[in-house]
Amino acid sequence: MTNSETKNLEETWLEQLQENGCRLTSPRRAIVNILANSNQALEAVEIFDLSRTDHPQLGLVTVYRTLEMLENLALVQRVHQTEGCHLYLRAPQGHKHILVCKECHRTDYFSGDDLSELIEVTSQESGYQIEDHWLQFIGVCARCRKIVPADEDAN
Amino acid sequence: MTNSETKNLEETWLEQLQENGCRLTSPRRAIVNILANSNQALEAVEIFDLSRTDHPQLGLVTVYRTLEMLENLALVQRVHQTEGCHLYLRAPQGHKHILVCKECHRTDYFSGDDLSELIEVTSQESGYQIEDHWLQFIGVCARCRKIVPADEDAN
DNA sequence: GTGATTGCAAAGCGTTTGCACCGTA
DNA sequence: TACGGTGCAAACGCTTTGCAATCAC
Repeated sequence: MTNSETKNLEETWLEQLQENGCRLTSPRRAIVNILANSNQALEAVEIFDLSRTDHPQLGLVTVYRTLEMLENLALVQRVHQTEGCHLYLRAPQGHKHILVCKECHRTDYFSGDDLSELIEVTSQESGYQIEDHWLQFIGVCARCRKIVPADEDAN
Repeated sequence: MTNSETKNLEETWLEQLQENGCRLTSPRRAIVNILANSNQALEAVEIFDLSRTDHPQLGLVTVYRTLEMLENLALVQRVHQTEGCHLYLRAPQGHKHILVCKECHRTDYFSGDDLSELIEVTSQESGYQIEDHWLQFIGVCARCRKIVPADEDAN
């Protein structure tokens, strides 16, 4: 993702917030800045810490409230982990399938598998009305395996 | 799953616990009884409540400690949810792909998709060393959609 | 100016830990 | 009998709520 695309993403989020009747405040701008520009799934506290660079008097409460808002607008999604609970990640645009690094929580997206037929068949066989699906791969990214320099492709 | 198969599952768990140096106590038997015989993903508190029928003086702490044990032995797995955190479910035997009911947390398994090729390709393209995968469908089961009687196929 | 938003403090909830008593092997 | 297991109480960490001060519109 290039810098200009990232910039647009951040601006898009702010516009979307405004369109939904939310005021653009300094704490919100700081949080959006962090989340829209990170390709890592982050804990609420991590978002808090990172956002305090822009807005030092930020409260953790505001982070939770803003996350809830962004999640409702589908700009942010939760990523679940094998251990512990969930992290927050900017929502993929059009993608559904994510790749999560166990160590640094970096995430990437992949495609290449169309599940619609499987969903159709499974739905008929099981009697479930399938409303959502997750396909998530868990592993260790190239950087954490030290096969690329630590500063390459920084987010 | 027939009753005799279920019975065997419960006995298998108890044997496995014993083989791993764990004592077979009354609280453990009660918890194993509930989990091995349920096809629902359950919260820790739900397991606690259900197990108290067999062993009324059970403490919630023991539930957590037993769950940790069963998880380590891969007899129980966590199921993640869109909202909130995780539930506990008897681990599927050989299956990997689960179907979870949003309403009652009943789970079933499905097959029909071999992800190994996709994992291979994704691994090469992304540089991730992929160690695990989740394919989870979320929907509403037949019973909750009221298209089968509530007492049919009870667990 | 007005009502949404903020941050503090405190409460809430699920989970873990310390410890003395108990029960399996 | 010995030591793993138990349950109570308390601590813990993450998240939510109440409220008065603040700030975007």
